[in-house]
Amino acid sequence: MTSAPNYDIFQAIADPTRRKILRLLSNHEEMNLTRICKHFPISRPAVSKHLRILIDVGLVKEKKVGRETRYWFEPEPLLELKQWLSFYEQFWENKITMLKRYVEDEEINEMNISISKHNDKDKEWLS
Amino acid sequence: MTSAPNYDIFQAIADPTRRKILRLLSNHEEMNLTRICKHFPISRPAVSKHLRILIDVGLVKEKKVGRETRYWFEPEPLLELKQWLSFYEQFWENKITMLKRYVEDEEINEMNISISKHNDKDKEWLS
DNA sequence: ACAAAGAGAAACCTTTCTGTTTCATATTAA
DNA sequence: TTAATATGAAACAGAAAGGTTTCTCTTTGT
Repeated sequence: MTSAPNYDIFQAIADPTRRKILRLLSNHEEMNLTRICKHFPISRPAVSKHLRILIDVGLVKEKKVGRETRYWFEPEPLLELKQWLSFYEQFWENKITMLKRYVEDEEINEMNISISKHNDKDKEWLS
Repeated sequence: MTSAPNYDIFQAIADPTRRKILRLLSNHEEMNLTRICKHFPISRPAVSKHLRILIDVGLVKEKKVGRETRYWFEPEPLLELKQWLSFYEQFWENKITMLKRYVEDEEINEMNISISKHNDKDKEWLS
């Protein structure tokens, strides 16, 4: 229900503790806070906050069951990461493609130089 | 030459500016700082620091050419990310597998409970 | 009815990020 | 040799991250 922070997937998986939580949850249908905490040397509220962030980006879902809260892993948001990564697959998969880009770049470089003199606002920003 | 910080891939790509730099470099054989800066609304030293972090994790390489420094993209470290992601592919690729894990989890849960009573130190920590 | 268990919220503290401005240094063009 | 260009380094500042302790609230077991 807290909405302010607004993390993204990249930030969410940047922390090793959160990655560990994901791995843990992905191997257990669902777990409550106390059980998750058994796997970490940090305090319960600390783990709770990490979970909150993971929930924020949709990687974890929660539901109340009596006095406890059950958490489970939701893989779907990782597709965004996969998609981001897929762009770079061309670079390992075939060096030919990479080489091709490099050759084309010669022309692109020239274009940028001439364009930027008159239009220095190709500062797309973001992504 | 600065070695202290020691970032990892996950942190390196967590920042949107750094992701943008990667995209930029991957489309240009090599670029110097000034040219890279044209694409961002932040100061040169700020961009320089981002580059330093990317270099730290091996995603960017640099070389001095006269008075300027040329930077280029190095895709190899992204394989670690790909590998990390590959673990989770089972969850989207076939829901049957996911369902299978969930069913097996019933037993796993029981095991954990009985084991944790006597051996509460399955706190692997990390990864 | 009450103590114990399971969690979330709040307040607070440190360290790390991200960015800035200013200064210094090495090349290069006139 | 001098001014301009390209960058790195240092010192600083504000905000965000990650953690802690304490308090409160709800649910459950006796």
